[in-house]
Amino acid sequence: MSGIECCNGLTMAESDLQTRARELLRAADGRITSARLAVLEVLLGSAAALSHHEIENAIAQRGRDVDRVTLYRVLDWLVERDLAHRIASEDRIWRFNAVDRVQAGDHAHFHCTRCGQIVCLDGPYSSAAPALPTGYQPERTEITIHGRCPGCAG
Amino acid sequence: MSGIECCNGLTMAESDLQTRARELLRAADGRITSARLAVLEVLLGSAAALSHHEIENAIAQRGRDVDRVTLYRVLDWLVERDLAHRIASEDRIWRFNAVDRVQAGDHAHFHCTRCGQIVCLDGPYSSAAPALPTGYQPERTEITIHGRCPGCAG
DNA sequence: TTAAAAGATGCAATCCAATTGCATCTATGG
DNA sequence: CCATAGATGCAATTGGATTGCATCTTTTAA
Ligand SMILES: [Mn+2]
Ligand SMILES: [Mn+2]
Ligand SMILES: [Zn+2]
Ligand SMILES: [Zn+2]
Repeated sequence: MSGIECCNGLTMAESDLQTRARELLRAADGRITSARLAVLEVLLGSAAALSHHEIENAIAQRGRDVDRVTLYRVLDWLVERDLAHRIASEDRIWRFNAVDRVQAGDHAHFHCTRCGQIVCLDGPYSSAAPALPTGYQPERTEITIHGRCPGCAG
Repeated sequence: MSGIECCNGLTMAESDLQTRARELLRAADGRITSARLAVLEVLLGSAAALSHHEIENAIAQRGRDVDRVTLYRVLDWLVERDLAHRIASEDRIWRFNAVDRVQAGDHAHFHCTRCGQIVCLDGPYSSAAPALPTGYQPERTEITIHGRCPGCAG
């Protein structure tokens, strides 16, 4: 099976990724360019959040080419349009994934302390945080679980 | 009152900060240098976690001078020796505070979305995170509450 | 079908936090 | 006071990310 695992457990062939990417870009208002298509296809095809370099490599593997700066700008644009999701981590590298693959809105993340991989966790979460000092106004709680991913455990 | 608010609500004069910094350095095994004293004093005097630049400025204000690279190395050393605590955030800038001021071990953080300030939250916390996919082994949960600090609210 | 206009891209230069190499200096034990 | 392990200062460098600007492409409307 050469398909790529999707959020609903089904698989999505590469041609379907292309179709889906184009659909999503058409729905967003903005131009449908080859750079945006290439980047969004890569993101749609990955369960883990991808770094700039990982996306660049994935695009190259598919025989396409996107300038580094264009890639940064495409990613910014996708995030602005809520087509992608940007995650910060301790290694100071931004990682991105397609919003189409993850739960809408806030969600928790898992970070592998060995390989650095980050995945979004679907499902509800809550936290029992210590009481805030007087005057602090909470807006949003971020939860990251650090540990070992399946490939790095054992 | 010219003292600096400390974790227990009391105030600590600058001379006391110097004394405390020297005590802590003596307890750790390593040389007691003016750079380490200057940095640790600044960290002990701040409730908020401080960036490299903020520490540099605070040291300069006290009429002292520490080379940028030395400051990085002192901070690394303090973290290694568990005298300081390093926090990553979305702006890709490390922030530090004195371990002496915060709860030992894991604790939650508050991040102000307006001024960027980060403070450590004392007290127990727990999270109800979504179930992890098969094979993922959790080790530690990180919680950051984003919102407005007292100065930025209202 | 074509011509503008708005928008996207490529390239070079730049920014900025952080790191590294290396010569020099200094805190500490003897 | 000396010897030396260890710390520091300075210059150069790294690496992710950003900016300026000329050029190219997508889209819209004539
Ligand atoms: Mn996510
Ligand atoms: Mn903390
Ligand atoms: Zn891993
Ligand atoms: Zn604030």
